[in-house]
Amino acid sequence: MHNTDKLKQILHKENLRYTQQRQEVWDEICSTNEHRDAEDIYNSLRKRQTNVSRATVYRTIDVLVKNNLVRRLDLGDGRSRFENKMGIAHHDHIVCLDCRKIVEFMNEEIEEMQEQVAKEMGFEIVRHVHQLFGHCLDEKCPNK
Amino acid sequence: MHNTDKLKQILHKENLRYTQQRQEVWDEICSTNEHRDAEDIYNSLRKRQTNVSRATVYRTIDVLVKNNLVRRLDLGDGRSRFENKMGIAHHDHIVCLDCRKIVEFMNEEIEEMQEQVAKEMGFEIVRHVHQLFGHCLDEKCPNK
DNA sequence: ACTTCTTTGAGACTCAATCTCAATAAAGGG
DNA sequence: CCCTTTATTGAGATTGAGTCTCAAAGAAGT
Repeated sequence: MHNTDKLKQILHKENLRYTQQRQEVWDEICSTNEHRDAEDIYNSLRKRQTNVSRATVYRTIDVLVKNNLVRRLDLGDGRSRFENKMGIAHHDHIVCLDCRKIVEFMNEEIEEMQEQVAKEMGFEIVRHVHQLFGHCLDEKCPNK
Repeated sequence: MHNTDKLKQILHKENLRYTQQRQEVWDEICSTNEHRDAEDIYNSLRKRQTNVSRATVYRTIDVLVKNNLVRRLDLGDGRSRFENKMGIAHHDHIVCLDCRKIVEFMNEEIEEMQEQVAKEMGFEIVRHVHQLFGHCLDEKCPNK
């Protein structure tokens, strides 16, 4: 499904109106696979002469997150990062403490163990956060 | 090692002075195994006539966290929680989205898989965050 | 085109956490 | 014990991400 159609679909479902600003925010988020915060997205929009207010950027992201088009990432530094989630397989993240590089990983066994643990503890998991923080062994990374 | 001695030890190591306020904050954190935020700790101190300022509570917690006496927990709701870590084995957390109950878990296999994943991706892990969010099956919990 | 109801933008506001700086208190020496 | 040096404390100001307000603008149906 095309980006625009998907957006229209969820806005309709939520009884919200299709607007130019919402489309712009969604386009901007779809334009890369980086993990950007709201301010980054706001600035990228301004840079290409597309003036959408900060408030609208935040409000639109909330709708997109709620409807699973976008994933909110909390790396513990006080700002939420966002990534396009359309057609993207589930994954978790490893973050380099030196160069702030973010790498994605996915391990089926861990996912299963996790379910197993929850079951043992009497929980039904809705979502999880699994992040590894450390030092990457990349040559170009500082502290090498 | 007694709480007071341990505190004196790390303060000495960090070239910081041993003060009544720092002792009070550390005592307060040691007094329960709950997962409290800075404001809770501040209020508990006031309730027992121990006036330590908010700034000092935050500053002291930072020292304790840095020296592994206390663990900072970020559950994604904008406030850090803290738990006494002295002599406490490593564990991660499951949070009930209904009653906000926090339960601890530890699974050696997941810990190992995690290391394995990091190795494959070319990282040396320093720390990790692993949190499960869902619904507990407790009778007393709302939404049952 | 008209009406209704939602959305937008600018800036005020919130809230956890940090910073500022004058007053206070450790720690070590004499 | 007092003195000096240097760190710490507290009150309140500040920061910064995110949310809220409300008048003006815009979508969608008729």
